Amino acid sequence: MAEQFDLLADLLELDGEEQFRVLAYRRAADQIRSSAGPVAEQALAGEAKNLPGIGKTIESKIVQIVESGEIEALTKRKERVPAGVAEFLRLPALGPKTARRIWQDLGITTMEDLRKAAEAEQLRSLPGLGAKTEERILKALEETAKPREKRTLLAKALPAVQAVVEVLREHPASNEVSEAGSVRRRTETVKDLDIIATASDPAALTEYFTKLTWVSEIKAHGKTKATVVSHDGLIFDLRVVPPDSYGNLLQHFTGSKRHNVDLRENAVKRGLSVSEYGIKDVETSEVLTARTEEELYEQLGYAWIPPELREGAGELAAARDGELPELVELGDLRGDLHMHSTWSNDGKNTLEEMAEAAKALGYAYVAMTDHAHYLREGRLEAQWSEIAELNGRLEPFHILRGIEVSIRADGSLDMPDDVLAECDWVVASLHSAFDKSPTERLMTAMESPHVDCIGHMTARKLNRREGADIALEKVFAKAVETGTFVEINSQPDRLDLRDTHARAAAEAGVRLVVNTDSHEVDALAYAELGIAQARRAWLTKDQIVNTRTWKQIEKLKK
DNA sequence: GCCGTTTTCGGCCCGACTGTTTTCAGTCG
Repeated sequence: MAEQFDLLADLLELDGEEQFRVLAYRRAADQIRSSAGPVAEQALAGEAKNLPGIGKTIESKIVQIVESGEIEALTKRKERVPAGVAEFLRLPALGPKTARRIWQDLGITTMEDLRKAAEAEQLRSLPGLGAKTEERILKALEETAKPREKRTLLAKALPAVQAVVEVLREHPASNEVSEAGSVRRRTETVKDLDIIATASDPAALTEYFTKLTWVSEIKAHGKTKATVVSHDGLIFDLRVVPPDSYGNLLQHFTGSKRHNVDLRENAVKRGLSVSEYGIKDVETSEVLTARTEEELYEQLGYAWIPPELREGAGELAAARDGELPELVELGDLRGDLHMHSTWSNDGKNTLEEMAEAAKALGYAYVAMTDHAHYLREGRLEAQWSEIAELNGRLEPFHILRGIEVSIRADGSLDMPDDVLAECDWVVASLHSAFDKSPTERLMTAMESPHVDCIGHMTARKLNRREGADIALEKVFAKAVETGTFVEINSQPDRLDLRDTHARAAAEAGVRLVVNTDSHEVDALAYAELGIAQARRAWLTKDQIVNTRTWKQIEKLKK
């Protein structure tokens, strides 16, 4: 559905339609993409128009998709605008206005003809286009021919940014240095890595940044701004700013775009113009700057908003009304309820090593949840003896007798009930046949009195595979009905449930668990990512099960 | 096409950069 609305927006734009209609369709596409709810069903029930950015017209177009497969206006518009022209928009630096003229004035409708025209220097016959534009288009065509670059996982980006921030802080010319952008908002993947700073000598700091040993390419280098690429392909942006408006700039460069647009639209209604330099009173032209973000938000009548919430999903209204949630923090976790040891073939550290590491992190308990299929023929009992022995030694730290069972294609679990009944903690997960009625299988698993928690629900792998097609609202309702917990899996390429899904789960009344699913000691630190995901889902300490003592959890279990 | 602490009509974020324009449009973030 989102793709249809995006395509419709592209075609309308190329056809010269009014830009705000185009924008409205793009906004609807974003809304549909990030929605955790069954948008099609909501549209059929006349309820989709309650979603922000979706009104009567777009709702009826969603119904058209459900009933006939395609938006009628899209079918019609495709007859007017050649498909190839819409592809032009994917080329960087080639926007709708230029693409339209290339199509209408030169009759070019395919990428191949575009390349030929650029090579034959025909594009410069259009007013406003010159040699540089042709050159740029040829370069863009080459770039798009290459395989699509993948987005960088937060787990890779976050330590990289933090390391650079540290290095810049140590430079004598720098004052304040901060991560910004999507990394600061802790989005699951990022495109580039943003850093902002104040400095006594901006040019010196920028220069230093471009000369760091790991820099393999300098993409841009000015007095206050530079973009470099690291040896491992990460793109870093540094922006050096005056200290008086540090708060304005940090806020601006943290984004998200949606958050900033919403913030500024609301300000405009009150006669204020917000930019990265300050808040300008439109009538008096007075400019108010802010040294901190707290000041800035206060000047606009909001409580400070944690970066993880800045996605234009209701945070401004909540901040205005004093209703922001008190977000869960890493330090709130008392234990980790999903991890593996060498008892699983894919585990890299022994049970003892995992337990010691978790204890060193300050946890009071862990559930050792090795895969059921490695624990047959007496191996589970053998593991339990080892756990008992370790528990005697590590007291008061406690290792729980856990297990991770797979939900088979028929919904059954790969360990008999009488064994599961002996476990302290059972995680049930989809590991295969993701396209075989995943919704029903999850719901069947939840019906089991022994299943405490569903692991990595959609089984997605970032940059590798989409999650299973699951009717989340049904599964969440079943989780509430049966008292089954649902995991936020902290593995860098899982982060499953994702932010919007976790938020919907909590709103439905589901209790969530933040687990690492560690297969080695170092992976226990991924809890930071899971907590970030939980924060992006607006979750409080109370909504996360493993912020409690094990004794309290035992009372909460089904 | 959406939406409402001025509004059911008339607005819709803001600035930097680039190339081509002799004063600004297009694109991007």
